[in-house]
Amino acid sequence: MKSEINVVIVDDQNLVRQGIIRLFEDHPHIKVVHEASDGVEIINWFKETKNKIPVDVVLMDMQMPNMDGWETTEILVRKYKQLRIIGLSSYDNEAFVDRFIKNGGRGYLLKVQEMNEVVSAIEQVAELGYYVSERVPLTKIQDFLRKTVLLPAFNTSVLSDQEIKVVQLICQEKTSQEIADILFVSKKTIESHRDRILTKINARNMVGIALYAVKHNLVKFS
Amino acid sequence: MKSEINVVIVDDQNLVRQGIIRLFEDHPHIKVVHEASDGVEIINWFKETKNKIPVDVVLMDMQMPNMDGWETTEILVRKYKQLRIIGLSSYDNEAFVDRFIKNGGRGYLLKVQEMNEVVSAIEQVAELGYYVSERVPLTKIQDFLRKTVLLPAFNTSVLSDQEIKVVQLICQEKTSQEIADILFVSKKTIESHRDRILTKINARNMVGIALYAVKHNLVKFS
DNA sequence: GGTGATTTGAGGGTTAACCCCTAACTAAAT
DNA sequence: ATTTAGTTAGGGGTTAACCCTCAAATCACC
Repeated sequence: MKSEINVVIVDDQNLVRQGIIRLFEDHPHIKVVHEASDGVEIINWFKETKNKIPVDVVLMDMQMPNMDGWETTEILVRKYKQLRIIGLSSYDNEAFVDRFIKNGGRGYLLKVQEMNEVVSAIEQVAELGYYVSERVPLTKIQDFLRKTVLLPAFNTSVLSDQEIKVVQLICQEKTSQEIADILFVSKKTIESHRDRILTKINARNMVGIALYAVKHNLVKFS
Repeated sequence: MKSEINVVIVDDQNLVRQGIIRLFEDHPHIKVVHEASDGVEIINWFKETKNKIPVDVVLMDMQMPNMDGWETTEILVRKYKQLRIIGLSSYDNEAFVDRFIKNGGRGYLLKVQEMNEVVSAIEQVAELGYYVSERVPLTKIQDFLRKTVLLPAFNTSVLSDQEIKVVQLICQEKTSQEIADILFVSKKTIESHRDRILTKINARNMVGIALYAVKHNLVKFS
């Protein structure tokens, strides 16, 4: 007989959240102890309950308003290091998975997957501490899990931190001069960065950079 | 007592689809007669069954691989004019709603909504033929429903057709000269269009145009 | 039939983007 | 210990983007 697992679900979409909770009825050893509809809500709930209610696994949607799944995971894991969070998303974008694992996530599920896969993931994360889906680019994640155990910092994007900053400012329709002023460096430095970014992502101009930023979730959308 | 409504659900995300089906158990007058995971699948199902199975309402996800909800709706409505399709999406983007209604959709629901709202929508669409959610920009849709009955064609975006073409080519990292060559007009014309677009959408440069295009679904993503 | 939006196109100007090059310093990887 | 990647920065050049004005033809709307 399987031991009981206490699960918290975070998803802003009521339909999806309620549906998943209902589907858990077929798996009585998984107990949904709490549900929340965004990052801020779940962080506050953890603060309030302070380990009064045991939580084994958090099932967290990535795309949420106010505070998204990545940010929320980062904050929760920093505060509750033992917490095991499984990411849930519509997209199997590599950059999404990478960033989530980097932020402390233990597994990544897609909404196209079947309920029994979700249950396996939860069981595996509760038992072993991590879960790797077969639907998600494998080698990358396993590399990640290995390296995140061994190494503290690790770069996920082909772009460096500084380059990402430049990309984000470009997406705010800033000129090179303005970006230079914001980052306290020379305009020539920003131009170097821009040229380097264009080469790296194989783009022709700022439009290519902007669309790359969207594709790789480097900019937020309303 | 409520009369029975036959519903088909189209959503590529198994978790979401199964969850919603389960939630319908609380509403026994709604009978899920079929489920499909993408546009091609549901179109084939309709071809095969050819009115053998009665369908009152289709609940269709917008974001799907292979063939998305918009395209699928357009094709189904053209073939089965009496078909009442409710759109289901994560996004309350005006352009999304507009395009869906324009393609023949009868109502638009968000995944953040509660199950009882979904049920009301289905009931209303089955009875009256359309449903307008209070969570969705109202006036626009009602305008639309009114005008799509009266008028054949209708412009949805603030941008004109030609301007949208220019935007899409800009998003392919084309220069004004290249766009001019593609559209067989003068470079000066494209510059006029570009300047006009910048003013209309209140952007500073091409990056603003690119991000506007993404936000308003004028460009497709992998 | 006039009004407004669209499409087309031109003249002429400024500047930022784009495209080369080099180069020094740093930090991390092998 | 040497290579590789990143950050910094400059020199110098070309061109596309950006910004202004003007204007004619077309089209839909009232």
